[in-house]
Amino acid sequence: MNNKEKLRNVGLRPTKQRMIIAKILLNGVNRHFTAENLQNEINSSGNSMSIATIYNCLKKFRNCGLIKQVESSKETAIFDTNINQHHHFLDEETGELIDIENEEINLFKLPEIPKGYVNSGVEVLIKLRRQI
Amino acid sequence: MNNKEKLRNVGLRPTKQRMIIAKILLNGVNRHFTAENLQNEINSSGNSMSIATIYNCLKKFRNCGLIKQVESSKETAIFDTNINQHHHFLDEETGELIDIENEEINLFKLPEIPKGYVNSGVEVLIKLRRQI
DNA sequence: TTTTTACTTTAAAATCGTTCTAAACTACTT
DNA sequence: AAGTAGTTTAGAACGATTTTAAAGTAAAAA
Ligand SMILES: [Mn+2]
Ligand SMILES: [Mn+2]
Ligand SMILES: [Zn+2]
Ligand SMILES: [Zn+2]
Repeated sequence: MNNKEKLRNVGLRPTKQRMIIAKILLNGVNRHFTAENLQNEINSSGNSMSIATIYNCLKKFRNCGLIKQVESSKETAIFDTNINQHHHFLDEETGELIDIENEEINLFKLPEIPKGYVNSGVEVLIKLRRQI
Repeated sequence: MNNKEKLRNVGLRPTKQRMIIAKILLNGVNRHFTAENLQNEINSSGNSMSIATIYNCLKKFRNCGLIKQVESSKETAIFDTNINQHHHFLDEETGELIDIENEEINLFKLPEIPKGYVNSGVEVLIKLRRQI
C-alpha cells in the first residue's frame, strides 16, 4: 500500500504536506522523534513546512493511528512510528528511547481492571542508568 | 522522623516555604499532583508562595528523592508522593492516575539490559478506556 | 553574638513548546 | 466549472516553566 492509500484509508486527504511527512514517517523504519526533529528532516529534504502544519499533521496522524505519542516527562512531545503494542528502555540521562518488542516482556500477573473500564494497552518502561 | 529532619536528611535547608510544602506532601497520604494543584492547596491553607518557588522546591524534592515525577504526555508536569517502585492505571480520557502497588504486577520475562547500563526502575502503565 | 557566606525566595520578564486566528489555498463533490 | 469543506500558513497568543536579579534567610565562621 502506498502512502496516498495509507492516508485515504484513515480518512485523511493526501495533501502535499501530508505526503511529505508520510514519506519520512511511514517508510517502515521505526523511530522516536519530536516535531522539531521532523521539521529539520523536512528542511534537509529540500522542502519546508510551517511548524503549525507539522503539529496539525502529527495530531491527525496520531488520532488516526498512523503514529503514537510516547508517555514522557520531557517538555517536548515525543512521537513513535511503531504503532504496535511495545515497550521501551529509557536512558534517563539522555532521554533516548529504545524499543522493546512486545514478546520480549511477559506480564505474568496483572491487577484487576477497575469497574467500568477496559484495558486499552499496557506499556512497560525500563529506566536505565550508565553503569559505574 | 519529622519534616525538618526529612529535609535535613536529604541535604535541603528547612526553609519556611519547604516546610509548608513538606507538610502537604510528606504526610504519608500518596497523591498525584501538578505545581498548580499544590499552589492552590498552599493558598487554601492560608499561606501563599511564588510559583517560581513552587517549581524550585518540586525540582529539589524530586532530585533528592522525596517525590517522583510521573512519565506523562500531558502538557503539565505531574508529580507523585509515592516514591516506592509502583505502577499506574491511566484513564486516557480524564488523565487520572491510579496507583498499582508493585506486588500487583509480576514481570515474568524481562529483556536483556543493554551493555553498559543498569536497570534503574521498571514502570508499567495500564491505559484504560470507559467500557461501552 | 556578630559577621560572613552561601543558599533561597520573589515578582517580573523571558523562553519554549504548542495552539489559535483568519486569510489564502487546495482537494474533493456536484 | 462551480461550490464546499478541509488545509496550510505566518504570526499572534497561550500556558507551563525557567531565568533574572535584587532582597531575604539559614548556616558557618569568627
Ligand atoms: Mn510532559
Ligand atoms: Mn509540552
Ligand atoms: Zn517505541
Ligand atoms: Zn503513583
